[in-house]
Amino acid sequence: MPALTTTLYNTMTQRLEPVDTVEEGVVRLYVCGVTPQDRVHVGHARTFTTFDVLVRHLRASGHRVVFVRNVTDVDDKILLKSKERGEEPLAFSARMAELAKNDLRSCGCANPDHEPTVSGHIVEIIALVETLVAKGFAYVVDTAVGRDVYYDVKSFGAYGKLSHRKLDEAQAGARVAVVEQKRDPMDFALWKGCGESDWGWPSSFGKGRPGWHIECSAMAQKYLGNRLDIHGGAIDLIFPHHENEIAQSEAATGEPFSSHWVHGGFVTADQEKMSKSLGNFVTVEDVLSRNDAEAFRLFLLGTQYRGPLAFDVVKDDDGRVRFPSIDEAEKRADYFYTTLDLLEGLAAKEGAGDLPKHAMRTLFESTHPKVQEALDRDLNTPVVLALLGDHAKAMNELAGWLAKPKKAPCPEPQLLALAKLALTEWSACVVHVGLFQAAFPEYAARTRARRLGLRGLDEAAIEAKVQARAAAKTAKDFATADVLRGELVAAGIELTDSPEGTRWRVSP
RNA sequence: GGUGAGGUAGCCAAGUGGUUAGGCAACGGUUUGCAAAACCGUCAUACGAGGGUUCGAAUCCCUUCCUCACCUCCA
Repeated sequence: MPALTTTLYNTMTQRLEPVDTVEEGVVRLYVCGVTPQDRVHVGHARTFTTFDVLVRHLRASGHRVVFVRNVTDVDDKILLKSKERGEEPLAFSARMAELAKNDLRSCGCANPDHEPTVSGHIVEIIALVETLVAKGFAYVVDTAVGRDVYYDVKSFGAYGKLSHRKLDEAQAGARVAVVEQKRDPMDFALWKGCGESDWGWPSSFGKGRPGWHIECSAMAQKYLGNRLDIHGGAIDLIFPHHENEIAQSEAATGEPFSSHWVHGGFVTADQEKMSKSLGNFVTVEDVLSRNDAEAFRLFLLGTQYRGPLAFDVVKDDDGRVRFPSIDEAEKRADYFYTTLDLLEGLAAKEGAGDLPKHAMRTLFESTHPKVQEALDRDLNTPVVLALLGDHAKAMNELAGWLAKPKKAPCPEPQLLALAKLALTEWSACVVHVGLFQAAFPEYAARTRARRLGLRGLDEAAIEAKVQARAAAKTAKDFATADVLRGELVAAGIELTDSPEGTRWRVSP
């Protein structure tokens, strides 16, 4: 088992700290997942992609990771929305959860090891609430419809340690819902009683539903034990959600809940946080209808996970929506894929020799350690992209040498050895970040189809025009060839002539 | 009011006190029938402002201006 060298910013201590594990050789990670009430948006995608990179990086570095990402399928908003649609709440949330899973998979995020739901863990939740009441950290309150259980924040001395706020200060400007029977305005519901005909589950407190927060404490404990190594989510969860989880879990077990707290920054649109409540969100479905998943991931990883990420939306004159920054990333994805395809084709040739002593070899050999180092330093993905860029640049130079061996600094067998090295090292790097999961032919086919569709172009018609231009070119009728090329370029088709013939692709 | 995160060249974005981050755009060059792609170069002695510490500060300290977020549901 290799040494764990990853450091991450810890919200609790407000410092960069090495990841440490309770049990040698296993990283236990819990990430707060979605409340399936609507489609997954770019903000969600960013957060879950961040943790997907963390998991992939740890695993690629030789560590075992147990990754839990929950689904909060019991929630007041779900009840409300399902009512509007005349659907059973759990049927509605199950349907939305399935869409969310698919959206995240489409973003290249690997499935977690466990994806527990609230509805599947009511028993554990009730038991935890009962423990908290028994230990004196929670109290029961009678209401008009049933019995609520509240967490008594004053009973937990460390309350506020994650968000670094003191109870009295937080209260000063707080806009918390006033419930008469609460002992403290900051007390929060563990269990919310409901009427017999309402959506809920029986418990020793009567029929009701779990409050927000308690489900994560219960499910984390069930799948990962009392002590987690890393708990993650976006920064808006620091307070109250994660603060409350700590209060519940630590009060119940008497053990520290999680060693590391990792929080991702927001995606903003027009300088504002993208969120459901503001209604300024763009769904993953929207993004992937316009751009490729690889481009989207490249865009997301272009900024370190803790900083804000601006998401631009532009409306063309014809009313078509575009995402300029993702279009830019898609051009970059094209570059990487084209480079890889080119070198793979050239490297397939037999006759590789020994590796030469050349600066390019040093570069190819240094990329992977540097990628490892960059990710170890708080998941510095922008640096990883820069490293991949340097690697790709060298691959292109090498491809040039293979195409014209006379201009190369070393003989062909050595060039072939370099090419194989470059490709092996590349593969070793990209598994850390989950980029370029699709093979080139798949990427090329799906981006071509999508771009043709978006531009309203017909593939056969373009192919015919490309052939017509090639024929004119062969006949040295460059005037005709250039007119045809002009028309194609105007339509968004890029042509690449080579000794092997002409290739074309649609611009992103 | 309390608590955080930021302000880096036209735009995006790294930066671990001390030799080039990187990308996009633009403009040159190599290459090409001409292009495109690719590669090389220029833009780039940039770090919100003002002080201070230091041989040396984007980085550490102080003051100040601006932006965003959390303190209500949020990834």
